[in-house]
Amino acid sequence: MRRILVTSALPYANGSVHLGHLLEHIQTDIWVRFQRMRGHQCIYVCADDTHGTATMLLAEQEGVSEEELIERLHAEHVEDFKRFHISHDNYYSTHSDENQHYSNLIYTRLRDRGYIYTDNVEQLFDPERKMFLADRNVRGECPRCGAPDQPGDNCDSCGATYDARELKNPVSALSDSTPILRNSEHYFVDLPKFTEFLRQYIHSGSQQTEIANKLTEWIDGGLRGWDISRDAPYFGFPIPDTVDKYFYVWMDAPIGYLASFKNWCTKNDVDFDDFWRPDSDCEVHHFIGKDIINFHCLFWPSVLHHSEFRTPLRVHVHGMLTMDGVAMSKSRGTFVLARTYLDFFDPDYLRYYLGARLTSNSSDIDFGSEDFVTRVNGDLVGKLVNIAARSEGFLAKNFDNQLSSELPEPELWQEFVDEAESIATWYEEGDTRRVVRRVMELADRCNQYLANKAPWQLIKDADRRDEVQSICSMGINLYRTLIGFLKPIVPGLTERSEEFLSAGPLTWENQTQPLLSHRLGKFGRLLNRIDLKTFNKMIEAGAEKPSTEDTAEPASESKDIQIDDFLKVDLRVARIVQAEVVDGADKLLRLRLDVGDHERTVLSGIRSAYKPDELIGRSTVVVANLQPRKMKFGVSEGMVLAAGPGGSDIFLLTPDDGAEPGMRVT
RNA sequence: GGCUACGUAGCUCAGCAGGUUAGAGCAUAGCAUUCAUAAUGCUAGGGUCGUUGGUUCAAGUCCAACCGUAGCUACCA
Repeated sequence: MRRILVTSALPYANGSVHLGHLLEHIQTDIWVRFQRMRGHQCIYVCADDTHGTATMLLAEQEGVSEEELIERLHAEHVEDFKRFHISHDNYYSTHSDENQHYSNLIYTRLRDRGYIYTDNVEQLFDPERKMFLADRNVRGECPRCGAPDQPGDNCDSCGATYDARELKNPVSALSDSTPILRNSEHYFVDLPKFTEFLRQYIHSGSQQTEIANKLTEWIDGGLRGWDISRDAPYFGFPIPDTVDKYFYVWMDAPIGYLASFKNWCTKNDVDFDDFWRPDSDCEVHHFIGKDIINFHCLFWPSVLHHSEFRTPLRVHVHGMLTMDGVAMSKSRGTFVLARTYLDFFDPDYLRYYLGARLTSNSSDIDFGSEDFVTRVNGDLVGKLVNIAARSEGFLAKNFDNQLSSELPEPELWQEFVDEAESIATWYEEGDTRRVVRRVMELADRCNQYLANKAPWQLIKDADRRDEVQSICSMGINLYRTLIGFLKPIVPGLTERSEEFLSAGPLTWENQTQPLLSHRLGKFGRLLNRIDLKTFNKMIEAGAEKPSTEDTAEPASESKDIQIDDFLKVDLRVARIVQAEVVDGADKLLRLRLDVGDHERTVLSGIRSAYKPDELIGRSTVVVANLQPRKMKFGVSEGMVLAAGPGGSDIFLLTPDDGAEPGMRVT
């Protein structure tokens, strides 16, 4: 028996559980349930991540203490996960005695071994709130492009990354006051000292290869010290032997895994050290999103290894969840909360759908509404549950729910049973998409079998009634194997099926032993079909009313633009090499432009003033960096410049002779 | 800019280590059937496997360049 400790990343205590969290917890839970089904000891712990400025500010905003806030959200989170059948053994909190104990222990061990140093850091300070400002709490003009109202780390407009101190005209997002620069002493973990250790660790197979590549890239770029302290006021643990210094939330968050597990160990009389001493032969697995691999694959193993703890055996990294192709967004309503989902759908639908899409790599997962409906109805209800429903009817009506004493097609049965090991391998690797695909192929085989045998014909022949019983017993047994294979993914459906089969809980062992001469329980509807309308209602229910702040136009202080704004427009000389009327359009011409190094197509609304022939060979000016526009008649890759009110009065700009295609206009 | 991943039928994707006419599901069309939650079974149409070179007896599958898409470029929580 393997002894395995599993974690999901800690949800932050400033909001509700949403589908993004659920992707991770469902992935983890599937893996955990699979391990338990195989007979291993598998302990699954998690916790709320409670510390940091965000919690502090939110509590203040709500007029409650931090403790009250995190307690309320903790209760909510526990409830939400439970309703999705997430089988945490312990869902704890980073604001706990155990966590403080381990945070201090790890810190002092690192310090005593010389892995902690201090340095002065100059940061923006809000004089009104009397606190240092995190990057996200400062806004100002981008130092590169001048875009207004940008956050302190990077520019949404031009993508530049910079230091918050470089922002022009910075404003504190907390008080609207002008921040000042102030020095403070910070505590750092000396990460560069761990470089060689990390290289080895990363190549020990501790994560997927693409993640290892990424990490190697970061390491090659040179590691820097990791700032683990924050100044008061801060909601967190004070750093031992300091005044007004607190552990940065990302320092104590992963330690929350230890704390939650320790808390569980105490209650269940398990030896914590069995799992966490450096030479432990137990397994530790973390499941995380790819946005936090630096914390889990660089900082965390370094810190553990150098403070006398074992390192995680494996970090399973998944991609991000998008909704119908776009990132989850509150204003679009695609930011679906767990409880909103539950108002409309059974949790097994989501578990099945995500299970059907998850693989062992870290690519993003798209939640497609139509895909969701199709898979649930087509796969789960139409194919799988259908097998039980169509077999059960005959048994109930004619045979008092009694299964036959032997299977009529042992080869087909064996074919199903033989899949158990490869399916187990895929579960182990986290490739549940493959599990689901194979199970559905087997479900197809089963429906084919029933269609070929046509028990509804045989039942009319009094001499062949026994055949009907064995055929349908075959159907039920095949169904039982398939639902057993899917048990870690759809626990609710499995439970209802187990009740109907009335032969106890399915395990990886017993699902490959057929039920013979057995009496079934009462059959009820196992799963309902869903429709797209309900999905859309869910989206509507989740959509936030756009707040007035978001819709208000940013106040334009001046109509004058900066030179930088003008330079953003890439104007180029272009020669029209081809021009033609666009079929079906009455205003457009399709122009083929030579812009120096390549040609591009521009659709231009100048047909009322120019004939194609008179344009060919002419030079003009084109906006070269305009985002391509998909139009009814094709994609337009730019805009040619012209003046005039329209109609026949449109006048194309032309450069003087000598200008060559591709020259930049400045 | 750099790095990483990806680019296969209308859509979502299989195709592991190179080997006969490139597969599945959904969608579309037709047929069958009626036991089942308008379910299931059979059949058909549809792809020059991003582009161009290269290695090889043989490439969707390996190599290179290019084009395109997405993500990352950390010390925000």
